[in-house]
Amino acid sequence: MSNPLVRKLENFVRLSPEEKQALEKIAQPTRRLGAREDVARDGDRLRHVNVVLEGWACRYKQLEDGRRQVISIFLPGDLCDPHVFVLRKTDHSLGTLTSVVLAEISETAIREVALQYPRLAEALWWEMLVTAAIQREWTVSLGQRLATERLGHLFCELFLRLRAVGLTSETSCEFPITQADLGDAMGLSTVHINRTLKELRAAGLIRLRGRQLTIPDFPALQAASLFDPSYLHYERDPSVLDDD
Amino acid sequence: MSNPLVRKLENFVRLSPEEKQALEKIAQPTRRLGAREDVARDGDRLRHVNVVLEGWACRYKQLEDGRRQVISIFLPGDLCDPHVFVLRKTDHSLGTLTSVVLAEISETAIREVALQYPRLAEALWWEMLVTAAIQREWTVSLGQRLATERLGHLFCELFLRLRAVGLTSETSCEFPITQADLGDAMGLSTVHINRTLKELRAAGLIRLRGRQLTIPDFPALQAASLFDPSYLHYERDPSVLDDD
DNA sequence: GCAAAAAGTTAACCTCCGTTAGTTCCGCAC
DNA sequence: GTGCGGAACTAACGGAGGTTAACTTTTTGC
Repeated sequence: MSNPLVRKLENFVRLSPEEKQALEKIAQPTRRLGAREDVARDGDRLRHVNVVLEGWACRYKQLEDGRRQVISIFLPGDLCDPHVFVLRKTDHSLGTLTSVVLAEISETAIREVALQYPRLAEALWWEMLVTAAIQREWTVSLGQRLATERLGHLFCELFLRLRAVGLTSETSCEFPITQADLGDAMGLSTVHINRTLKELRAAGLIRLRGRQLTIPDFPALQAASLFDPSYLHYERDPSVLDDD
Repeated sequence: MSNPLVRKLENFVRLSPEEKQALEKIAQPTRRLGAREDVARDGDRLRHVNVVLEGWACRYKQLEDGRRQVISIFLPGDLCDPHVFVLRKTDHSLGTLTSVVLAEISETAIREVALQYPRLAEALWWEMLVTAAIQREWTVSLGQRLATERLGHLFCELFLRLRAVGLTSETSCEFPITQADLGDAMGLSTVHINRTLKELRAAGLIRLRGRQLTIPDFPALQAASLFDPSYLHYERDPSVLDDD
């Protein structure tokens, strides 16, 4: 299967064979990690951009007293550290949720590709801005949505993001993370995550067993979670002719 | 007093007189709004970057049923919409909290300045990345911090951000927003904001009366709120010689 | 294939925060 | 000064979600 970064960016701009090739060349697997390992720690100086090729990772922050917040979830095709170029130290940690394969791209490699292929530069901008939009939507979820809405909203988001890189079937996808991690991401206790999952299952909105999530009726879950996908900005630029 | 955008960026890079002049030239006041007005609405197509010159503004999102989340607070010197260049529609609204003076900068003006002055381009990158870091920290606050910590943390953040543009005295600053807006930003009800303010006042951590906030003992408030300012990335680049 | 560890599940109790419904205070217009 | 409207403040009650402490199921290691 082709490179998930290529598949992801093609949701925004149409890429030529050379552009795809250039991207694939710099996004080759360079590092493999097990589940629950740290890629980088709060305060580290970063040397390259990490791209997830396989598995799930996350940004997180740990408070002095141990409380942990998962700030973002990274799926195959996601760039983890676009800030590497300007800021000297990270202000958060980067860890794996499952076992993960990463591409570590150097600053110069990214700069060169962006200079040579302006459309790739634009696509990378898009990726960065969508990441920011997702972060804003998480702010809304944590601030306003109830537990059921919050979880349902996350399922909708992750399903669409996985679909964008070809990792879903019609109604289901892998869902390999623990309820404890879900809790850290949603600002809820594990116990309450469990209660809420039970409720969503009872309402027939999801099935979740053994790392497999099924959303039998997406519009229903969407309505129950007040999910509006426009923040994902997945519509392809209409000014780019689509001729395959 | 000089331009707040210039003052803000100088917290990161040292700017030459020409660089300052170029920045000031494109960040001139072009629009004045009253309190509680919308600058742009969810779904709008944006044509320029808005920079706050005076007053406080915010990003917010309103759910179908009326619940409102303030996603970011913008102070003088802040850029509101760096995404204008790539994404076609906003996914959130932009509104004023107080009366506001804006500079509306066109895409081309920003591009030209960034091309001509690489150090300004870098400074604008920094500003964008710090904005993202602030967003991540809000995620942590909403997900993990209790009401007192959450409010205290916000006070610490806003005080430092205002100080970076010269809008504080030794221990106090203007604080012109209502408890209702504070609630929408912190994901708390107005009633609970009020209760929590009472508690912070009783603990001697803040004074807040008539749009004026005083933090008599910053380290004390910082400790009580688990506030670590490193995410604001305010240390100036040491590779840039500082010779005034 | 078995033991051990990790993850999922549930119940009882408690607390932080929301809701409702007020009252009080303050700024402003006239 | 008086009257008005918005913001600040308070009390009583209720509910969403946290905590503790189990028990069960699944996964992992050897």
